[in-house]
Amino acid sequence: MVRSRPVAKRSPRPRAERAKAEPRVRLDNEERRVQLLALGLEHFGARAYDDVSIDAIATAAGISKGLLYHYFPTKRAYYAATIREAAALCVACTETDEAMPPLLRLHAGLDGYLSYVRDHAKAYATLLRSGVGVDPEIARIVDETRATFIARLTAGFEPGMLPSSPTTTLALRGWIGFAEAVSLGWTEALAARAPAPSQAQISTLLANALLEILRAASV
Amino acid sequence: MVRSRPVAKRSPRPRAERAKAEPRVRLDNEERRVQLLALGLEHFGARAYDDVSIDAIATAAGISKGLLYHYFPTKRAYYAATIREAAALCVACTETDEAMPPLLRLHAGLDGYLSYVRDHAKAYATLLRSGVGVDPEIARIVDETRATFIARLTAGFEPGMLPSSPTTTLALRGWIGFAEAVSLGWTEALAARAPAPSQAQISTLLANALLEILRAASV
DNA sequence: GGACGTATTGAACGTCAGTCAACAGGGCGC
DNA sequence: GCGCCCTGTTGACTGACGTTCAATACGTCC
Repeated sequence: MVRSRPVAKRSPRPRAERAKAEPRVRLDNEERRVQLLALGLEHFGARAYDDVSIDAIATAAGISKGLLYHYFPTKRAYYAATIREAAALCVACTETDEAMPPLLRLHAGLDGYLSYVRDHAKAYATLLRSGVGVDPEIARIVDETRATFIARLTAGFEPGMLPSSPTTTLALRGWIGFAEAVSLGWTEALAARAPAPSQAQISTLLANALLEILRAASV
Repeated sequence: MVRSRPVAKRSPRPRAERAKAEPRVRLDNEERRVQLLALGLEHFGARAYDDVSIDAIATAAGISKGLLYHYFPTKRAYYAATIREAAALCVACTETDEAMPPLLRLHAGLDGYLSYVRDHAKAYATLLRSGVGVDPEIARIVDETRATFIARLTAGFEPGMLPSSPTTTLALRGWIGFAEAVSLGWTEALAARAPAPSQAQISTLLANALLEILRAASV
């Protein structure tokens, strides 16, 4: 949202005395950015968007509010950047060798995915649950991430093996939703120390479901 | 978020002249509530949560901001109420006769669901995309709605037919995600006038996928 | 060691969610 | 018809928060 655009002219004013101030820490541009993104993931994962104040982030980072705005133009952009970070890591974790045979590649990708989900459960939940709805930009990031996965899936199949009908497209999209819901439920079960299937079982379930869903979509 | 709790003591001040004011419209409590919920669904569906101001809602409703706070304690509660409204309608649309045989009942429920999705595409998208993450309360509403659907599904099966293992639980949850993703994609395709399967095709796809997924989860 | 570039600051500002005491219309008793 | 109460309704006020920008200080190169 474009909120205010105050054009007030401020007259220069004398600096306040920097009495018992802590030494100003000067970080490299990239270091600071990485620090802020990590902090963002932590905070936005724990609380809702509105409950995270820029002041809180700045205080946690040991910097002033103004500096945060030097790195990110708005709070939303900052939020979007943290989500983009989590999504990029997720995509990177599931990268597989293009030369592998399709089915092996699928299993390898799923294993990478589940490992990411297991090791970054908080970030994953944030990515899926806390993002969308705050901003169309966020929805776009999530959608693009899903599209990346779909593109990888379809790339693995030979032309002709996978009829590209509207139903198949929807079925693929649905399977992404299936995988996300299962993964989210899995991490929740793990976190709650409830009885949960092993990673290999989940991986098999997802792979089998994909094949069955595509078969169901073809008839 | 509990924000401010100002306890400022205000001295009574004279009322401003009510000059060219429009006649004050006095509505019944329930009427007003219904009006506000409908307005909320409309606004929150079109813009992000933060982009919808209480002032805008009040103006659209032709009332003062204060009155809105007479009906809903906070903006979030108001938002939650609109989401709850959409979810309740969705649950009601998919109600089926408990006496029907399971498979028929599944198809009837799916048809009701898809009809709801088709006729309330905007509200449905809002329910799924725009809600979660703003508040844990919202996430709870969505989760409870999903739990309701799962309970209905499992109620249809005879004991023994459906092994209640952790894997099966996850698979059911996954299928809900599958159905939501497919439905969302379907409405988007319809809205874009892109080639989209018929409602019957989607219904069949969802039903077949459920059976296959449960089979995949049992092995 | 001085000049310069850039990371950093903090006070001011506008907007908005939320509060509260006063107000008004209608129904009821008399 | 008159006053009284109940309840829907108002709008000015407040603190908090996102955002801006001129000023400032740290590090580095000559």
